[in-house]
Amino acid sequence: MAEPFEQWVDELLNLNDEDVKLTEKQIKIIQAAVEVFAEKGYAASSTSEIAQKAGVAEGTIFRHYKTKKDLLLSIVAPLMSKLIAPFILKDFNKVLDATYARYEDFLRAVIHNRQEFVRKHLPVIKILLQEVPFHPELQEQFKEHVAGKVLERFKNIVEHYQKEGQIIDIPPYSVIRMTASNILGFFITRYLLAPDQEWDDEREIEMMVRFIVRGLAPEESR
Amino acid sequence: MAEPFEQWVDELLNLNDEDVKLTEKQIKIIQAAVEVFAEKGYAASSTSEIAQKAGVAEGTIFRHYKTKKDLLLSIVAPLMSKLIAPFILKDFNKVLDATYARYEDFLRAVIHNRQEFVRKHLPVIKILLQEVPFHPELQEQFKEHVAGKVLERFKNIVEHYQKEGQIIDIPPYSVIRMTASNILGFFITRYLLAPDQEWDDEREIEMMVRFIVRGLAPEESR
DNA sequence: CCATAAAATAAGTGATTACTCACTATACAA
DNA sequence: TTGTATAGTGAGTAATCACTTATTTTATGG
Repeated sequence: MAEPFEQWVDELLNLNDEDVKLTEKQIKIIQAAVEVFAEKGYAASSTSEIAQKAGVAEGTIFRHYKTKKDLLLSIVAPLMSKLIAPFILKDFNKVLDATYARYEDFLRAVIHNRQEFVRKHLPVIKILLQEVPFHPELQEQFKEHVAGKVLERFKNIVEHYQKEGQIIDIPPYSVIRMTASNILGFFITRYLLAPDQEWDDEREIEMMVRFIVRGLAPEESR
Repeated sequence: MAEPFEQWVDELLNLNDEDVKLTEKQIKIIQAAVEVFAEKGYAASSTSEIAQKAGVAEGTIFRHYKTKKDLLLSIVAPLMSKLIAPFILKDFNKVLDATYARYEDFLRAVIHNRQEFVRKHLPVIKILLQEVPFHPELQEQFKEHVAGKVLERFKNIVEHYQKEGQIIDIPPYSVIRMTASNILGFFITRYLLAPDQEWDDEREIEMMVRFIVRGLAPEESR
């Protein structure tokens, strides 16, 4: 995290374009909470430790967040929207506008775009992944955003390339799963399992794109 | 879980071939612990709730397990060995004995074998996935078993098929990641994300195998 | 039936938990 | 300066935590 933390928080919490302002101590609380939650998990983190790490009285936390869970949600919920934002933006119709003539061009664009995002918000993503299974509110958000919007959008895109004969004619959701499994598998390996290994990202991505595209290519009729 | 629970526990904990015996209450403790851990996560689970659900006094738990963490490890640790067992068994050399002539035959065998396992031990697998990030002991076991043994073994297998010209000549670890991403992605979608959806497993597996094999096929020179 | 050990229990233990509340400090407009 | 709202504090709260211990129940073999 080389960039100023305040800016990072602003961006994540979507506050720079609203009239809401965070005090200095509030920022320190969020910063400390992210650290502690990411390290020990939500349930094993104590508000006293967060307060201590933030250099703040424990009561101050509850001035701004009604409960400990409130603190968690205020960190993690905005990430969910941002995580899937690019799939919902209007200019994502580039795909259908044939800006990405080939499925592999589309793939490269998505991968690079989301890699930037993952690198920037890694600790919060970690928290999100860990806590979703235990918090129904987060599960609903996930269902609504990811299952609801992204899947539908992605399905249209896949069907577009299927009509063009670039992708084999199998259920779109299977295509999505195969594509997403590889991209997420790469990110997880790259940033969670073996982040210290030396990585040639571009080469790895190219191999992956080739793998996906050829795996999804229709049978050659000749 | 249709089968008798005691048998399931015996099999998991590897106790049927040793002279260690579990009392009736011990089995109930493990059963309750698996349920509670899987539902709320280790840190958010209390020994009192486990005891209550097991129909046992809280002290009984600590008769058999020194600490709460001890209880967790006694459930989760043996799973890790079992999870990767087939990759270490001697008869896994079938591959190198050319029992599986093609990579896709090998894939099908692995997928079916591990699907059985996943279905049977789903709750404990859930616990394992959730807790590994927070317990160094589990991380070390994972590193030693998975990274150490399975990866090495798998690498040999991949190189075998590469020499035969069935798999494109790229780093074996990339081949492994692409293969594993898809298999795990399928299992996670199948059993965790959308277990209630109707699944045609065989069809889905065949599509996946086709995808992997064609994605990894060498360039056609003609 | 008795003796002995293991199993199980109920009632604690101090420590820690998330959260409250009465109070003080600070900022800013009138 | 004074008034008012917000930010921040820290001592306190009851509840719950993992774990202990003294005692009782159960199982087992002779």
